[in-house]
Amino acid sequence: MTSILHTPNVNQLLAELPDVERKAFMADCETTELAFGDVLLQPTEAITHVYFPIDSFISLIVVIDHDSRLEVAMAGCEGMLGSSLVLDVAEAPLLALVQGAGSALRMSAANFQRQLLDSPVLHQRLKHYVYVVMTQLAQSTACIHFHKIEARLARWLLMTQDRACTDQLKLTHEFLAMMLGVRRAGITMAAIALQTRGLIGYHRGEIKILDRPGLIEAACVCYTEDRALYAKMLTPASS
Amino acid sequence: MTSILHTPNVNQLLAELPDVERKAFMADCETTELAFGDVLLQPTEAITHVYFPIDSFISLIVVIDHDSRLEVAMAGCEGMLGSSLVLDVAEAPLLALVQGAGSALRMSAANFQRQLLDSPVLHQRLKHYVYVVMTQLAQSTACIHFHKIEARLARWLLMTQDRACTDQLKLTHEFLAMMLGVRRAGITMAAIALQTRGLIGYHRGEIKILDRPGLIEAACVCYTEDRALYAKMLTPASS
DNA sequence: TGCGCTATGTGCGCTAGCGTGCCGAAGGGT
DNA sequence: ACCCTTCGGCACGCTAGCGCACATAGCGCA
Repeated sequence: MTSILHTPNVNQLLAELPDVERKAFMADCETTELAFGDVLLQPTEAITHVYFPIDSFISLIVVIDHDSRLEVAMAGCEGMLGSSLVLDVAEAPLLALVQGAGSALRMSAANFQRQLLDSPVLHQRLKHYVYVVMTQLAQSTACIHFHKIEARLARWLLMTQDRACTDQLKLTHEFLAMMLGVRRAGITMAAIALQTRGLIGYHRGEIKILDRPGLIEAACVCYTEDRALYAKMLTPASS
Repeated sequence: MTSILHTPNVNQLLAELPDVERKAFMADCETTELAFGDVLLQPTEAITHVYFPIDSFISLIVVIDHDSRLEVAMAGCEGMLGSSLVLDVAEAPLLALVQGAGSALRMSAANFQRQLLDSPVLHQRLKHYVYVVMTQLAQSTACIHFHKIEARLARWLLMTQDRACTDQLKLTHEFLAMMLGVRRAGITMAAIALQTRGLIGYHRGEIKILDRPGLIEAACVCYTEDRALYAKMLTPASS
């Protein structure tokens, strides 16, 4: 299993489209820069634009109340934000927070809906993407319930590395605690454990992945399963 | 908020279809009886039939390993089994277990896919249904993580009552423990608490809901929110 | 150079829930 | 009437993670 690290600088959902469809799609797109912390969608807010990250990535977060929030999905160069439009629903249930700064393609909701009608390959591919996200949501539910913080942290770091396309991540324990829905102290403990095992190194807001295979070992199988599902449904051969 | 209790004996997804579409749909359907404990789908298995419960209902369960399983969704007369076909995916990621015996409409996957093409209203409605399920999955993730067993149990009983269309449920603590992914002893404690408050009564495998409003109070908001979302997306006025 | 902010380390008492195992009670079958 | 299974109550010690609070240590900036 390799990381998504060395893929060309494109969005995977769009990369495999036939030339005609991709050209038509790009014509309606603009490139935009996303900054860390940007809120692209509030829960229940109407979707005005969809985003296809290139080297940025976005956290999708359930907000239960002010101090209970939990990241349930991520969208990076392998995914998109606004996929509920594929289901003809123009609102999103989750908070979308830019977690890795970078560029993304952006398109208005109206144009996107037109594209779905005009581009059968795209449409098919995005339906599969929605299926993948849905399945991952279900698996995550069990993962978050049964697995320990340390394994979840390892998984989260791997997922983030895949999307950030670098082994150097800018993250505080505080932020990680919010993503995983646990205490900061819990993250500190888990991070120390991973560091002691030589899997990561970190220092004041920067985490470096030192031993990716080891980290995969330390993570729950959920990481590997997620990857496998995505590959099965959205790799060239399969769509 | 009323329960789904007194709705006519039909599947809600199909009830609102225009006559032409419904007739065409019914022509490809058969009625079938589901027995408690039937496994309608194994994870990763190909979907051969879709089901629209009438007075039966089905639990959708994530299986992580032999002793870690967790119910993440339910399908009763408000829903269906096999909705991933709406996304052009002919397999399901979850274990589908009949949890309430009763009747359901059944259709082959091939016929169902044809119906989706022929019946735009149905198709639209089912896309919305998939959105609802997906959103509920995300909310459930947070619910299961943050909320206590007692509240989760209350929510689960309400959801089950809505689908079972009776206030008398046949359930053992053992079974509930499996659904919620906790110990039997944990269920016993929570059940005692709810009984002491006069909200439920139970006796050897039978649970009776005595005070529905009180139970809603005892449940986490997730119950109410789930209902609200479904109503918003799939009630006559909205589709 | 020193101030102050922010990130990390850590300790304390507490709770929810775990794994296990045992008991008694209720019912069904013969 | 009996046995035997199933179901529920409970108790034991244990762990993960909580809430809180405080101490330290890097780092930017004046």
